[in-house]
Amino acid sequence: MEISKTYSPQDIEKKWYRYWEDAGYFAPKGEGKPFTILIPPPNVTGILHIGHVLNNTLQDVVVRYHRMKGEPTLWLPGVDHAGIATQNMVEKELAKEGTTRHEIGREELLERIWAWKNEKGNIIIDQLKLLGASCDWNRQRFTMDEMLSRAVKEVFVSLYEDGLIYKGKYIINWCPRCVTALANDEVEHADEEGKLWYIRYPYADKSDRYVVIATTRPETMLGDVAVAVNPHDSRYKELIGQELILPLTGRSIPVIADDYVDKDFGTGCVKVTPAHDPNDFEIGRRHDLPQLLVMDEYAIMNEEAGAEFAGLSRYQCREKVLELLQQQGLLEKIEKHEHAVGHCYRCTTSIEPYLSDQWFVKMQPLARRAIEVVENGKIRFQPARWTKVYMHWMNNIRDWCISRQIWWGHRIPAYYCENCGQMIVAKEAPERCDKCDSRRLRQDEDVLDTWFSSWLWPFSTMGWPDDTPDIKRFLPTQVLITAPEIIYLWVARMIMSTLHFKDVIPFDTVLLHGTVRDDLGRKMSKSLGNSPDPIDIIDRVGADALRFSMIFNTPKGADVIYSDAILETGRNFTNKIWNAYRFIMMNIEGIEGLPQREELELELADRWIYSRLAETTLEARNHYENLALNDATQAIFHFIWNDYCSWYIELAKDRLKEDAGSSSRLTAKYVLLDVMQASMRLLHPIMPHITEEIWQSIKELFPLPEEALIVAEFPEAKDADMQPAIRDEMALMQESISAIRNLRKQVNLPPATLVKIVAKTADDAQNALFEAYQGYFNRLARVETIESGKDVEKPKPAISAVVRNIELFLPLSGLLDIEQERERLQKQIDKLEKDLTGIKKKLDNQNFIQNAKPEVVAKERGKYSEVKTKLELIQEQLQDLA
RNA sequence: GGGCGUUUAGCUCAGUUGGGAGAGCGCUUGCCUUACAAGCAAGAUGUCGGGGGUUCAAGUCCCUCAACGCCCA
Repeated sequence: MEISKTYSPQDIEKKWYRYWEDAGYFAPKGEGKPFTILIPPPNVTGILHIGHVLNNTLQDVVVRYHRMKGEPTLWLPGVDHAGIATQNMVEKELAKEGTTRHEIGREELLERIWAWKNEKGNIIIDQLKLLGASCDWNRQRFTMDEMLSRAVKEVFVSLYEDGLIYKGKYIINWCPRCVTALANDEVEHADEEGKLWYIRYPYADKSDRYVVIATTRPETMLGDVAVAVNPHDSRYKELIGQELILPLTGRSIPVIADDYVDKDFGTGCVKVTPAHDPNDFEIGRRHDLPQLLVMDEYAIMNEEAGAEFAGLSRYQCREKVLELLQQQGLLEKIEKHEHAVGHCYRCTTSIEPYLSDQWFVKMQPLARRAIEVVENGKIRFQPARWTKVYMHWMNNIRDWCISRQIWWGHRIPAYYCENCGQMIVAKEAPERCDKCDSRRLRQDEDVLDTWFSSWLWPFSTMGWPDDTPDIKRFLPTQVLITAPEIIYLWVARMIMSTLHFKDVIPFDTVLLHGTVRDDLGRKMSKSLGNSPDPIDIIDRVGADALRFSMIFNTPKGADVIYSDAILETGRNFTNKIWNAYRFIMMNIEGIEGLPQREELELELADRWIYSRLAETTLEARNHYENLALNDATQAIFHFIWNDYCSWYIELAKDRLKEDAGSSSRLTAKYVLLDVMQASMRLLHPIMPHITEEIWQSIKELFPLPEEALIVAEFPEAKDADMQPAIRDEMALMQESISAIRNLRKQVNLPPATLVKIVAKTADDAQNALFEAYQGYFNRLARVETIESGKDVEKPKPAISAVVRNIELFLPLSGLLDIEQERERLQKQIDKLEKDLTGIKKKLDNQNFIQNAKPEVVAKERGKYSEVKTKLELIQEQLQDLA
């Protein structure tokens, strides 16, 4: 068989993905308690970015692990219609064609978006497949599917009937470019260098007196309905109740007192503009002030602003207002002022607080149980610190503005009678007004916030409101894996909705992972242009290498610093595995008269590698269970690379050369194959493709009961395989071999030169071990003969080393640089003496002897004699040099 | 303004009940040893951010200061 020297993942990854998908392995199989993960649905507009890679790799690893444990496993996939984002995208296309959504109208825009969705909406799904994601694609959902739309309407009507949805006037965050309301969470705040203008408002009594107010937004003064001061501000006591003249408008406005006013801000006098500032809105409510709207939805000044301002943008208006105030001598001074300004999370336009009719969900009644289930541990966050973040938000929850003034989304199921104004909320469009019987009904123009469909994800995807078999079987799900940014937007709301409508928790564990950042610590984002294209990476190194590298570098919940450099670890590892496999295939055509494992004649290396395999299996299992995926990765990586490749394979080489049919040869072949196939099981969740390829190939030589690795059993560690005594014997061999290699290096012996070694051992067991496994020294340290014994004569001249209580000598026939050797030994002596002093100090301390745990004291004593022995032996060697 | 997180080898980061400082990459030296140079072998490298405290014992617990980052208002 011809196997290439370097691993090329492209064909292999595609081949096995197709195989799994065609064979239906992604669907839940079997009986028992299922394991379910809900995908955080990516935007239908999306293309895969590095953050998706992290999120979906973590999910796939967990899903594959549980599938291998034999649980009926479901990873339920889907995409989100992403209201504003998607509409924006299509609107951009319209702009290129020189038209707008208002010109083509609602119907046509929706047709365009659906066409766009059908054409490009599956891109991200296809990309997830390239990553190896083992979702059950037959269950793929879309938030605007018939099934999910039905759930949305059902929920809206139900909440409305329960009084949990209401319509109200409210000051909301408004994006004048997207022409829509934004939820608080959709507004991004950034500190900006602005100005504070001090403006004089004259008294209405025609005296020359005036008060000075400070504002960051002079254009909104046109909507002022009052000036407010703090009631405890002694400077303005007599001002309260007075009337002022609002400059540029001539309107008369009152001075009121309100605790909200900060005495130290500006002059302590503030203008009150209820229709254009959220705090002023609250003040206005408390004082029953009118709400004077002076801008339209595009942030263009309207007639109420006055004829000379109408039609100006908010920025043009500001210029004009300032200019006129200046002319009239009413602008007292200007100061620099840094303040936070809100921006639209989509288009970064400055948001405008805006008064309008909106729909709201009352959140407090829903939050109560969602708090309980986290308090009593039914739902756990990992890492646990996110619990506090969740609780803080839930305990201060505000009503949720769910209406959006766009067209793409679930339209609000509210209808208005054109005749009598009656409002009807219903799942199906009513034919007649239930009050006046008119047929002239008009549906609410607004659509629902995108999150209003995704907060129903745990049950809407399973067919709710019908009581489907899937709901019975898979709800509640187990683990939700997502980013902490959407704890409020999504996670908390799913907990509330699922408790409210299904009376169960949606999942029991929430794993929050970090953000992917670049090497400067900046979040990877399209706008910064610092995000690599994952598909390009997959083309270069393969999905397995990418997955491995991400997880290897991602401790639970921590941010990942990504740079292309981390990919090397994964790529090199795939290549390492590939070559180990290649070596096996080059040497093993098959196993003649395949023995049972019990019949094998296992030698030290065999027993040792099985023992290490068992330890690694146990570790991997624990780490997978605890979602400590990077720990699992590290353990398996270390086992395959260091234990299996560097030691076991190297030691097996000589045995493979032995006569065909010899017991040692047969055993080595068996163990090579067996440990390899078991390693592939451990690694499969992380690197699914290469492991399947190798495992399937081994299956042709070696009996394996399952038909595919993806559904093969995840190994369990057997206690009997973990043999500390064997480990210790092998460790002594390894330490000795390394010491000899080190000696060789000291005198720069070429690799081809064979050496004779003399070992002065301390007991017979050591002699027996060295005797029995001379071959190990020969293969791994190029040792021709090793003469060992308790009373061997120390050769001279020689360089030497100490392993535990054994002295190793490499005799030198030629010249020995005595000075250099003396220096080397002295360095070791210095180090050991320092160690010994430290240990002695501890043991001489009565407090330590009395207070420390007995096993710690015993350990310290053992260490003392060990170090002391070694020290004495090296000192002896130093003397012998002279 | 409030909350959270981070600070360990040149870089990116592990380090779970306090008890001999680790990985990957990088670096030095020697090797094309027929599985792998994307490799092998041998090495060097840390006042565990500063200060204080608890303890026989602190990277690990407590207090404090500093720098950086994130979230919320």
